[in-house]
Amino acid sequence: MTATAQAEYKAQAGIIKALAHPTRLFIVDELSRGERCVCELTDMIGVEMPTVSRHLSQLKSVGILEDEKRGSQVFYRLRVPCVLNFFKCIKAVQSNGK
Amino acid sequence: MTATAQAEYKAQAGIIKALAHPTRLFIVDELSRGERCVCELTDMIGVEMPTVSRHLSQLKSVGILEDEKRGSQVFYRLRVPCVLNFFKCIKAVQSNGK
DNA sequence: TGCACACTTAGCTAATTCGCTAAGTCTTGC
DNA sequence: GCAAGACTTAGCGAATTAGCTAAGTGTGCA
Repeated sequence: MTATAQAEYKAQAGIIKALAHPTRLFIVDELSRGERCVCELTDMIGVEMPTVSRHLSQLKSVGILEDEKRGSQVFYRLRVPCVLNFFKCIKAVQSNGK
Repeated sequence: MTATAQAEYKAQAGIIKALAHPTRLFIVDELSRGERCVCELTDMIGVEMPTVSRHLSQLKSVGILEDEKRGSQVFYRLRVPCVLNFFKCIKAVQSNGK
């Protein structure tokens, strides 16, 4: 494996790592049904707002989400919907493979 | 989020987490071109065989890979090819989103 | 039988991650 | 302007992860 290939896999892994957490998967799933503000997501998930905010910023920093501030609230939405395809493949892994 | 939904997201995250590492992504990519034994993969990747073996067993334990012992060698192959679609979506995230 | 090879398991340390609380920024309404 | 609300940033301890080396298991060949 060359150094550049290594760097490429590392960048790709960074994006996947952003998805590799139950709360962040929930967020992506929920945002597939439309934008949500941080407070709405915080209500749905059982953790403190700072924790939710950091999960959101992780997903945003790799380019999966985008945010928009309106008034005192910040709304997040999916920037790259194809990540939703992951759920289908995960189901295939969980069943018998395909 | 209900307790069962939470458990479901956790199980899904476990599968994604197995992919969230540069070496394991390389392995999946390489196995898309056919089965390989542990020693072949070890030669390609720049780490010790025990480390490669553990990466492989992680991917196997979540159901992404399967292995077959032939003689003194162990060959691994992709059990769920749809994980290869992840690479396409990652590229979309890296470019401008889609 | 015994040795070499292919691989896995175990045990260790260093580094990363996740949750929390506390504190800071910014907007809105009084 | 000030207080309250929405959010982010920072700093902490607990838990997980990734690499290594050493040791264990199993196969094949002399």
